[in-house]
Amino acid sequence: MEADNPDLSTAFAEQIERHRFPPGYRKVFLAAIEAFAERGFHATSTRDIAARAGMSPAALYVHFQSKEDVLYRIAVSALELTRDMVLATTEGIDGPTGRLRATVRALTTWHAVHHAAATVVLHELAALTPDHRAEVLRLRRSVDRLVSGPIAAGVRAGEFAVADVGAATLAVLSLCVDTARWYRPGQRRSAREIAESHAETALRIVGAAVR
Amino acid sequence: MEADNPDLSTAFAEQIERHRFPPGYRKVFLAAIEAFAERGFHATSTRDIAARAGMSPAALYVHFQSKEDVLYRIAVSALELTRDMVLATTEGIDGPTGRLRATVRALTTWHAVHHAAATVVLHELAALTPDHRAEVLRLRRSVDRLVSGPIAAGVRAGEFAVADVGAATLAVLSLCVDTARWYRPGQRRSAREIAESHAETALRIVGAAVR
DNA sequence: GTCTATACAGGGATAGAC
DNA sequence: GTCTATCCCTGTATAGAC
Repeated sequence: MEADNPDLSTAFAEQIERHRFPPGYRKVFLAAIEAFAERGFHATSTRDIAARAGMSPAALYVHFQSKEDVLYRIAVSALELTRDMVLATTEGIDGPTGRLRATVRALTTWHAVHHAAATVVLHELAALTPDHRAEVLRLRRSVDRLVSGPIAAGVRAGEFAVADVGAATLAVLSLCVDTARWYRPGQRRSAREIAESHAETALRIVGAAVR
Repeated sequence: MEADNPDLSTAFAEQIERHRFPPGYRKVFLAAIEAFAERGFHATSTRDIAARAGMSPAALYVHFQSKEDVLYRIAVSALELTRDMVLATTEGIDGPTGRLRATVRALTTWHAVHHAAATVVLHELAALTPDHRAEVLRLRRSVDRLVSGPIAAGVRAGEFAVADVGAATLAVLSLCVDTARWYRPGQRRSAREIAESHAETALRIVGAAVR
């Protein structure tokens, strides 16, 4: 979870602290995120998670009901943090152009820095129980609305030239979330540079008048 | 694998026929793609694949060395078909704008119609042996070049306004491939409509002068 | 070339001591 | 609350008949 943006790279850990997880809990969380992202939920054994967290397999079951429960709690925490982080970052910014730019910047940075957690949220949810999956997908839609909101506002204000708000939202979201698929630390561009580039690209996608 | 574009929906099956796979082979292929995409490689058992293909688990091993071999051959076939399909579709089209439009249209349609196969190629490659993975990633880069080529040509010709060709390529590719994550048949827009929309969005991303 | 039956390994979850 | 030991199921792959 190391990264080139200290503020965001530590945010997930802070969120975990804030929820006052018991000792030993946090390292299980981080170990499982790494393992699920690298190898997938089903390829990851409870022994893998326990070993990475420096404990015995049985100790996991003191804090978690099952392996699925680990995935579920990771997904909920990650999405709640994503939502809260975007809300905090865009607070006080007026105007659709500024809000969209800030939102895309924040979402892209998050998906780069926390690409492991993002991969889990984007591609490992099939392993959840139906109830848990429905809840997590509701959370994911609340993140989607953070993008569709500014786009719709920009269309209403005449700042954006968009024929289909839903289509534009999906396009901008694809840009942000696919970052988690290809970004790795140490590549040509830093997470910050990519976020800046994505923000300008998003404004092109929505046909922003003012640049 | 049913879809709203008959030409592309049957293309993968035709490719398989063209390679003259033995009888029984093709249905294993299609069964495994569905299962890997729905549940992931590791969550899919050889019993699952065999059942979906209407045969015994042991019969799989007549045609495939291992479960990893099934994944490997699926990935190679799918990527070769993607590449050949784009090349065939854009053949004879002159000018970067027209070529990029046709390429994005073809790639988007493919990732919508064959979203199961695309998901496997995009997110299940970690289960491959290192040699197989390297070979498949080479194939994937050859598909990437089908996008970067027209963008670079458009910049040289003065048709596109792009500061960083690599960044623009990644953005356009994100648009195309992420379709496989969210598109499902029967949604509001057809694969054809999404492809058309993505083609125009791609031209916005590269700042195409002529529209 | 397909079947049934099975060898063998690995993993989820629990028991019970400390 | 953590450990070691273990139950028991599932899954890959193979053996051998037809």
